[in-house]
Amino acid sequence: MDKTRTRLIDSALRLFLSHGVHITGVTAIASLAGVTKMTLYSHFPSKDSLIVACLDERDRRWREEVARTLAKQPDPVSSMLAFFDLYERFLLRDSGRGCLFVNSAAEFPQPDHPVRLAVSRHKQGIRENLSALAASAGVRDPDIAAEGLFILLEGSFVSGSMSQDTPVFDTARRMAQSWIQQQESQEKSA
Amino acid sequence: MDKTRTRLIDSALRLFLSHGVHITGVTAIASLAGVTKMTLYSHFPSKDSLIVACLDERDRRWREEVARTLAKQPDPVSSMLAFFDLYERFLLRDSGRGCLFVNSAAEFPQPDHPVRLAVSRHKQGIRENLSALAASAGVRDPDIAAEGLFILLEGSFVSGSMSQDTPVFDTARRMAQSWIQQQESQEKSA
DNA sequence: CCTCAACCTTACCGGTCAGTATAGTTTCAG
DNA sequence: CTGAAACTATACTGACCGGTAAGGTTGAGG
Repeated sequence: MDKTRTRLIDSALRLFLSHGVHITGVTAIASLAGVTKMTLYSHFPSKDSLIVACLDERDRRWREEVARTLAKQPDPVSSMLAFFDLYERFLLRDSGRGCLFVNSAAEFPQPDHPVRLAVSRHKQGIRENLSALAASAGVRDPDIAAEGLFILLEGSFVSGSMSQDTPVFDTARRMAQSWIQQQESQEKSA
Repeated sequence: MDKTRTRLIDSALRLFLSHGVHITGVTAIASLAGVTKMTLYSHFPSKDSLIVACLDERDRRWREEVARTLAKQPDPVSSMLAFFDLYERFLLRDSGRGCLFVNSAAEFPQPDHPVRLAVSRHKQGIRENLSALAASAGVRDPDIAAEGLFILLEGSFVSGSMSQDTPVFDTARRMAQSWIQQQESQEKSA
């Protein structure tokens, strides 16, 4: 139900990812969705609100995929490492166009802009997810552990979207492993 | 000499950083530089070439600052860690607007676009710099060591531009330290 | 003093943008 | 059968875009 709205969001997502947000016109989005601009504006009050809807939708799907993948992991440490497979898969799926959230943040510098808030929601969600996993793993400071993993994830994503030839995610995964080990041993020594 | 050209680049850099590349019009750039659009087009054949000139100039200044900072370091390991101070300083200087090169890459998806090539030159330069330092430090695989540091640098930059409140660079620095140690010990065991 | 180049002002070009107005058409449930 | 909702098509607004045309002003060096 509300298939047109979904088609509009899907079309917008594809264009935003492959060309950028500002450069993509509403007419192109509507046309790719097989509707007219008027229909688009009957579903969304403005282009900005469509952008936010796209980001929120992508965040929703991301969370679903995360939940699906983490359900298969035997323990918190495997779950944390599984994030690197998720990121790698996401990067490949969009043929190395980078993170839509980071790209959108680059195009909307004002920190209080609705688009930026949607980006923050997404990234904050990931951090909380990682932090909860680190807590279950029993590390001393889950927030710090999560921050380290987050840095590795963002770094490999950006780095991987810039030069596809090197095995960035393998390196990041190895660093994550030793980082988690280090955080766990700190917990033991306390 | 050629002061107008420099003023144009400086103005463009400021606007590109604070608002984005596509959203910034050539008229605004010329006006901020105190000249007219005609003068701008007498110095640069197109907006794209001005963008590339901005990126190259920023890369030049960055390399200068790197050289200045590295000259003060006693050994390769300190030099590698000094990159995190450099990145942190660069991020703060532009009030958390992120990396101009990453932002520009987000706005120019085509991999063979001159802007993208300028971005690649910059990032490649950093990687080579790190790799050379890792080699002087005597690690087994300097490229892998450099890649790890690069991931940490990019990750903390992106992460830091998104949420200013957490001490991202401190965490990244600690991770870098143990990563370097690990790479050094691998060299010994070989 | 004259020249020449860098700069200026003003106006324009064709194109695209987000968003709106108006009105006709399809669809489907009550 | 009716009527509302969702969609269509087309045309428009006002603004801005990158880039150009034509001609006037300034100032320093030979």
